[in-house]
Amino acid sequence: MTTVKDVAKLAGVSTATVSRVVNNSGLVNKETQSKVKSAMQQLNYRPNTVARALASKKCTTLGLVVPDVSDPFFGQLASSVEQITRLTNMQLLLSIGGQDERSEQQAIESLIAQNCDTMVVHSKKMSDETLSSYLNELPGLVLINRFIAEFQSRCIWLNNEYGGRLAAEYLIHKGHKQIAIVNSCLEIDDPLLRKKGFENALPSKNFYFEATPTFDGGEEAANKLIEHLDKVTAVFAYNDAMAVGVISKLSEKGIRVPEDISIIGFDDALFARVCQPKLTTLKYPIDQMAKHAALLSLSISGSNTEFSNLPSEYCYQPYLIERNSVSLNE
Amino acid sequence: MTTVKDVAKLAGVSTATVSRVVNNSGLVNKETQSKVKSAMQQLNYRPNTVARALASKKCTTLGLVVPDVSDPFFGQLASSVEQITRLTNMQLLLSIGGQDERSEQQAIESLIAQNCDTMVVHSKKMSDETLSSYLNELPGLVLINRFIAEFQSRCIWLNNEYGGRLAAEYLIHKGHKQIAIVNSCLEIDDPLLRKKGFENALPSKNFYFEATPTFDGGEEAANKLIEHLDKVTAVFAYNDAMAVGVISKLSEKGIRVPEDISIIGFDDALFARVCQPKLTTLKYPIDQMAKHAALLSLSISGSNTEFSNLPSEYCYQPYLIERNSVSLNE
DNA sequence: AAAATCAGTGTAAACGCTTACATCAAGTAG
DNA sequence: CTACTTGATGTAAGCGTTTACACTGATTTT
Repeated sequence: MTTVKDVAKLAGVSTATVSRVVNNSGLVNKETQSKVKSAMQQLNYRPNTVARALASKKCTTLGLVVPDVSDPFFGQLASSVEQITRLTNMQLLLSIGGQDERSEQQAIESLIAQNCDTMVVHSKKMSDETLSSYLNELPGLVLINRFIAEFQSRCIWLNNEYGGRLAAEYLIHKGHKQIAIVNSCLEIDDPLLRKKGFENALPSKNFYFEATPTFDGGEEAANKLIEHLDKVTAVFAYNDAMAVGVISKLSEKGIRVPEDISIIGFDDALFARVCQPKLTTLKYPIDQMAKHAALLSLSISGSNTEFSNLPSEYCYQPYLIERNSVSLNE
Repeated sequence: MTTVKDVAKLAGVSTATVSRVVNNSGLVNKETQSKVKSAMQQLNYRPNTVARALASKKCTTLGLVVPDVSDPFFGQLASSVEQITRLTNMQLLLSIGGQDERSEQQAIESLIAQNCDTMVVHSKKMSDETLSSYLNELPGLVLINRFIAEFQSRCIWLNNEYGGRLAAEYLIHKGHKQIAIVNSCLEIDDPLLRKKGFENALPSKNFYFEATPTFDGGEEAANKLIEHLDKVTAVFAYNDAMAVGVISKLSEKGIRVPEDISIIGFDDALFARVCQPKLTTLKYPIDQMAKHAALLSLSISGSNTEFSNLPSEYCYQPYLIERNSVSLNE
């Protein structure tokens, strides 16, 4: 490994000068500069980011905590954050938070140990209290898909309630009145808020099912739903994975979407375009949100000066993507 | 930020002793030990991994290069690698290699700059030469989904040709003789090898279409396929995404799978279970492969001693997953 | 009783870099 | 001609750790 010293020796200057040309900070004569540069080339010198971070007390990594990268939703989120880190010459440190409070904490702790002072975290299991204490300790920590009033300016979140309302309004507009909600059974706010938004717009008694927010969960819910098919013309699914599960199970039983029953999803994930029929769904603009979160974190922790015109709105609105899974009900 | 010095002062010992208890290396009296530990607790001390790495010249990060984490295939790969890093108390550094040689190189370079001496890389665009020079420079670099004979013991790859053969044999077994291959148009070995394996087992003239290995590519290929439908009873798709694209387009046109035409995929990705009908496909055991690659890299670079019983086989075999997209052709 | 061993601890030099400060020559102002 | 700038560079002290080595006092060996 070649170090500043090697370069300095070859170029016949001090390490300080080498450092100056590497960072192009301070004044350095053109000639010296090119001497140093050619020395760097000859030796194939690569500044050691770790040492650099230690000495300058500036961190060059951005930490990301998500529950599971194998889930395409978080894959998309990670990918968006990575685009920002690449743009700003930072490195992405990925920590998986998993499904319980303890692992989420460990994920954050390991980022702290890495000296990471800018991070975006997606946490659903940690209590507001623990999370708040981290927010207090780490000024560069930004929350995504979560809202804590006290730290409003460091949260990027989705208006879930509005999403529920949009779904209801759309189904009403399409002439549906008897609707089943297929919701997530996870103990987080999102399903509750979506349900609330939905029911505010359509207060009649709806059928209600809960299951895990996955394809299998959708199939499971569909099994229960089947018994009430005569009383239901449409279903509002918690997310696209569940929606596709429902469709799949129904079509196994010979029930066609949207001819026999309509369905609307949430997320606009990969699934949505890939299934038959293509899914009408609510867009969760996670890519924009993730980029915003990353830039916000960078700008708070002072690592980014270039991209300072951030969106002023921290609460994102889902919007309708109309495809073929909802039909008109006369 | 509290440092060893703070802890040392509070505990009334030297920094060396603190370091010894943190790493529990060397001998230290039980009493001193507990004094130090309680000091650490009081101060909420967290060893700085960066400084640690610098001083000890041991690296605690594992670098991963993949083209795109938003693709669930690579999401799965990343997730598997992360499981290993968590098990071994390392951190995952994620670099996106994108779709061209230059970005792939930059991804590796940025990992080197991070002082990362153990890494697994998925590269399809870099030439054997550049890749070899990196392999020479970085003993801890392990290749996944690529084979370079000279560095055989640092490659984890899939037997694509065998996969092609399996597909052919299965379709033959199901009575199919007139088959279309819907292949990837990317200039990498994988599609060529799968085709070769397929054609070796089924040498009759097959229809052949190429497109991007995505859902859209599958739809595109299906459009061409439709004209030859009378001469084809089954299709072998390069991957599940394409397979689903084909199914989707065909079903739009009222052609049913597997009643009117059979289809077999590759990967056993998320899609495979989610589409209608569920896809018969060839399993790409990427999760095992990824874990193997990560452990291999760790054990080469000496960062892992615990998990040393690695599989001896570096070439993985795809295998058949039978679902409902292939019917018997009489 | 002197020598050797050993557990337990401290001292200080690294690791590869940044940066405040000092230095110095040359140019400019008075 | 002195005094002050200013551009260009070097010196050396850190950043938070680890670790080779040295030291001490106690216990064991001869």
